[in-house]
Amino acid sequence: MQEPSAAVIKAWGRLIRTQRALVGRIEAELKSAGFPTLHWYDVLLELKRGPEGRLTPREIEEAVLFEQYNLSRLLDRMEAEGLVRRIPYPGDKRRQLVEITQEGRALQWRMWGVYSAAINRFIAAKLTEKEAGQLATLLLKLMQD
Amino acid sequence: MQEPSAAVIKAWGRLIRTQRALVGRIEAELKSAGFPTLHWYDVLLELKRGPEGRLTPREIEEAVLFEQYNLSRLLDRMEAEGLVRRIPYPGDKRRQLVEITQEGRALQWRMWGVYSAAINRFIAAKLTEKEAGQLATLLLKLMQD
DNA sequence: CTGTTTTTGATGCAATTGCATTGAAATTGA
DNA sequence: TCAATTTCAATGCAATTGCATCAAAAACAG
Repeated sequence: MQEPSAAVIKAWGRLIRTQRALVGRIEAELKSAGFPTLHWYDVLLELKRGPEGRLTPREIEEAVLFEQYNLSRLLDRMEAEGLVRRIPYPGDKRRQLVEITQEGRALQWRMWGVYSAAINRFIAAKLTEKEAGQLATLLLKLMQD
Repeated sequence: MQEPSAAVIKAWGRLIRTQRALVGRIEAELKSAGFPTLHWYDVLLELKRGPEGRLTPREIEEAVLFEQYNLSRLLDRMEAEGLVRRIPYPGDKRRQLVEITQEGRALQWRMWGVYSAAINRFIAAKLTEKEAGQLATLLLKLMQD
């Protein structure tokens, strides 16, 4: 079995470290503005994008790549805060639809104010448009399959 | 305040998702081989690279970007498993040196067998050498400051 | 059909992480 | 010098995550 090349190892190491550093910085901003974590934001955003603000837990899971049991409990907490609502899935009693509430939409919007500023500061300021495009392309290749 | 560009938002989203997907896949391999998580590996590797296999907790923290209190307890667990050993730091009683043991080195080595295969499969197979280099360069820019 | 398998979501319990704070030792600065 | 500040690591307690499993409903196979 062949060792991965130095270039690959370096890229992987940087991917891990960069993500940790950036998530740390961004979440610090959100937290100091009194907001919940990016996980909450991710769910709210996916729901907002979904048809009528609704998705099944499985769909959310696939979009945000959380574990099923973690999402289940995250939704419990979000529902308790009035950000989402679970409603029956027509024609399949196993499933459910999670629907974002007005409060949920409002929170997503307020968080975006802080989040987008952080993205500007920590990401946009470090890359040209072209570089951002290249980065997205390279990362897409890594995701494949 | 200006919204981040679509290219930047896309790159950031992919960075998060790609990292989650890859860490998930790689940790699944480690786990199914009976090994601990990448956090353990990261600490072992940093220590192994350090002078005489020793670093202070602060140095580890800076290298791997863990929270101080998490590292403190991770070291507890690793010490309990005989993978590292805490020894006094000469000339400063606040600090300590964490030293990797033979067992720790052996575990790092065995994990590398599985880890490197996973890196090959999930990363090296998806990028050319040139692309890996580009990715590393772009990520470095994001880390700056 | 009807028994088996798969899919979906929840949950008990253990392990880990996050938050806030502490205590001890070193460093700083008047 | 010595009081105030900073650095370093640990820890009590709450929140979250991971693991294993479950129950219910749907899909499948003979």
